[in-house]
Amino acid sequence: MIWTQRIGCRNMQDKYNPTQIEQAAQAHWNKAQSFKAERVAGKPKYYCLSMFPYPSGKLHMGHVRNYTIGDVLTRWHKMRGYNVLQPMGWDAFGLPAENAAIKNGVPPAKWTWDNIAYMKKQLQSLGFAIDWERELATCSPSYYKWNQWLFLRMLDKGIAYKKTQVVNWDPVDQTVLANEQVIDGCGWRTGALVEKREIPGYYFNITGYADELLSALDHLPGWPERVKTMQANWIGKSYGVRFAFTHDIRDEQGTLLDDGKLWVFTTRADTIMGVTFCAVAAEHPLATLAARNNPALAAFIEKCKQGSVMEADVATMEKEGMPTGLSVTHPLTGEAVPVWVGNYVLMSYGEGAVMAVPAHDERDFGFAKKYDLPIKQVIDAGVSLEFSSKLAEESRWLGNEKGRAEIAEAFESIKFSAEHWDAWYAEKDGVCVNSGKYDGLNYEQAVDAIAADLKAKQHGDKKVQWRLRDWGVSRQRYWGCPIPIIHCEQCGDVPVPDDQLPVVLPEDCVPDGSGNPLLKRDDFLKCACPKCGQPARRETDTMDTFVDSSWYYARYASRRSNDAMVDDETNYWMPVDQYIGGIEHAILHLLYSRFWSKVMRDVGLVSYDAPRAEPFAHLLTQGMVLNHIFSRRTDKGGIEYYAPDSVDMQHDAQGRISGATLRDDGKPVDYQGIGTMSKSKLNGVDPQALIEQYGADTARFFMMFASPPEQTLEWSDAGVDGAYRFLRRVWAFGHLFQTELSGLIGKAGAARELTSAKLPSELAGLRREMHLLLKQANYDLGKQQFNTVASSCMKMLNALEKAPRDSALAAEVIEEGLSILLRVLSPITPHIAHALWAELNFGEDILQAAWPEPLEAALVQDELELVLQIAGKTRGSVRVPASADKAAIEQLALASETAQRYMEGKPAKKVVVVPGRLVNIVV
RNA sequence: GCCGGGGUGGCGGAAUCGGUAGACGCAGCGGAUUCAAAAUCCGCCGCCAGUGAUGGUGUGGGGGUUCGAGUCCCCCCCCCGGCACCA
Repeated sequence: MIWTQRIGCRNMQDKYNPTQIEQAAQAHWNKAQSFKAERVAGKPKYYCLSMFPYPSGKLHMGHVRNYTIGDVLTRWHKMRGYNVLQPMGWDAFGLPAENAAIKNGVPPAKWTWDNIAYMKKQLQSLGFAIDWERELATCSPSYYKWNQWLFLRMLDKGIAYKKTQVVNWDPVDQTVLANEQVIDGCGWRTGALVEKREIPGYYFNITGYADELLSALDHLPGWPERVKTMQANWIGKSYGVRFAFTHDIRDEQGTLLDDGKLWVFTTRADTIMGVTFCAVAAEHPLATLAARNNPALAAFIEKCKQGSVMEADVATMEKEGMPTGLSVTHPLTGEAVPVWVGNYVLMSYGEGAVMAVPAHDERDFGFAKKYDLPIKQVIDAGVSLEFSSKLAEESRWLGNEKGRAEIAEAFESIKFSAEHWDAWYAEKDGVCVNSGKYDGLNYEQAVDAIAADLKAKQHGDKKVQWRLRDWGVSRQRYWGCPIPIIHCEQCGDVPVPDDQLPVVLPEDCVPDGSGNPLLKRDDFLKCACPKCGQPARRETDTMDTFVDSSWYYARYASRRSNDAMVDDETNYWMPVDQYIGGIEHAILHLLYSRFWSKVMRDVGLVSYDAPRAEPFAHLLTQGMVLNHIFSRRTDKGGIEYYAPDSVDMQHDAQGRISGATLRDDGKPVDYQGIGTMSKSKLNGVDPQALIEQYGADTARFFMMFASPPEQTLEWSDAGVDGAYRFLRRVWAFGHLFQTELSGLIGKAGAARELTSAKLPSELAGLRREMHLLLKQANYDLGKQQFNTVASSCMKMLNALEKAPRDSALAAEVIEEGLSILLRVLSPITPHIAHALWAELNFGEDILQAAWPEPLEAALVQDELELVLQIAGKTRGSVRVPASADKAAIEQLALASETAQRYMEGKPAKKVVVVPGRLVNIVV
């Protein structure tokens, strides 16, 4: 029996008072330890994780949305019998704390801990079903100790290593950036132009895991396709051949450059016989050499280096180049091949040089046309896919002259031409021509043969090329996890022994913007070498904060492990069943976490999801929260923004926004449309004000109702009012039920069983509607489409409010319906559901109630209403007995008044009957 | 340029297998209640024509498949997100 019976009734307030009921519900959950997660046998586990926040000061709407989604899933699973874990913590290291310190003179530690305390209160006031006993902050030594510990294991295994490399230096933040932190040549955080610097630092060999990180994507059906695509593109695996053109190019001292080899990488080795020139990047040594005595070339190279790196520009950029005057020797033909500098060749990918085959590469083609270089066709894709499809398209014209002419024309249009470029020239399904001994070979055969020949001459071989680079983790910052290394003049770089971990970061430093304050802290800096005992110096670089967030999910899962990074409980909870966060982490954080999880596996720490050790089974990327943007041009030509609640909007007759004025001065402001809530545009809405005015349930309901989780969400004050209005009506209906209806129901505690058979049709209809809505809500929950779950709840209330209230039977049907509504509502608005469930005596705690499932008996009906279409147009409906078969339905439909009217005496050509749906009479 | 995701009323958004397009909400309009207002309740609400019954039309545009298309196929336009000039 899933239908909870009420036992008696208490007196309840007639007004919805969110503050009061929310505090009471939260107090109840605290006292009952409702969300404490323990290992439980015999129940499936459900680990629901939302990306932890950076403690920036206060919660923003994006957090509220993110955590409400997670909470709905958590509570829904809990009520369905899962053993759930929903933890929360703080991504607490990072630059904003240092910036705040520079500004206010407060130590980053104090600033961070104060923010955590405040934001924790905010989170608690939203009523999330979080197991707070598992809370962690990445800036606490008990957490980052294990960053250091695993770093040392990685050092042991060669996964972490030190090297000096040209790095991306952010001149504003005074720190090194990873390749992926450089966006369009600028720092991802500061937007400052990134410089190149040579600095020693520690790297993680993520490229050693590239293959696994790529192939395991195929085993993540619970991830959005686009995130997997983004990761695959980022890893960027390509198969090809790396080979060298030989040369005898020497510098002024007569030294042979690069051992006389110009290396290139190509995925189209089958076109090697079509090479008519080589192109090198502006930064390539050959280019540098050639430019020494060639001012024009030097100028061109300089121009290339400064050229735009914006993708949009780059993709449409004119291919430009300049000859170096140098030439190299083709390894197979022995021909001299001129070397050009090309602005479309990137030093950072492959060898920084390419073989150019203008006939079969669009960029090379454009380049060759522009500079009048030879174009040599070496692939014949004559009967290609392109051709077959054109032939198929045109084949119906075969047999007449026009048709033949069209086919001839089609054929002509796909013939290789040195005059214009066609995309299919680059197809791989042709065969080699004009290629000597390789003539007639297809792509694979040609690549194999050519690679073998190059290998025999020791001029090259097949190679897999990756775009992914190793992960540089050293940061010249204070507020981060210290890298556990000691520099000794005698012994070099010595790892800190395990028993001296953690290397604790002093918490009383106040950065002043002049570099890392640790450099001035002798108590931190000075130490004894663990090997020889002589005075030594501690490493002052700290780790990239992406390290902190790469394994917090595993730490939550092993709450009690003080003497290990994680314990066996991690294998119970992991992998995370549902991970929820912003799309902005699609590449970096998620890739690093996947890498880290595999490293933890290889160190023997974890064994979940063997053999792949993927940390996140399902991923939901929630959309951003948007709001209107208003601005004015200032006298100086800048832009000043105004908060949406400080302007009045005007609407035209159609209801569209036609203008807006600032309330302060009544003068117009520019409406900039809708965009992400941001501090700079002043269009953020403070969750705190919202909670104080309407309560957490209203905030949560609006967030869920306004749009599906993956889509953007447009803020709407009126929408919030609507959510509040709905909850007031829910409360009012609960009150009405208690005062007017509960008394009608038979004596307290008596077992009541509703069967559709004995219900009058109106009540049977209501009951059926409630169960149908429940069925819909359950289906939508499964799709994680919470906006329609919320509307189902609204429809349920609408139905209940319209129901007759004049009999014990009616009261019982309403009672059942209300019990369904409260339970479906409870994951979204847990406080009001909790309060009404207890007030109306459905039970002590709605969290303990079983999730409702629709009853088949309530869904059956005697008569169905089918849509009636005549000649494909909907003309009305026809009522038929539920038991009627197709033939009977057809008879009833044809005999119906509507059909008679619209058929106008014409005979039915055909009758389509879709049982349970419609009848279409074709005339 | 390439790869994703989209385009449905005044707005946010529904429509599960191809089966009554516009659920639910917001805004708007009309009414009830009220001394009045707020709150609440009732009704209307895609567009065009019509007093109305009703008819026509309608899911970015154009074709197609089908008894029937927002949904499937082809072509085109526009918007959003991502990116790799990746050899």
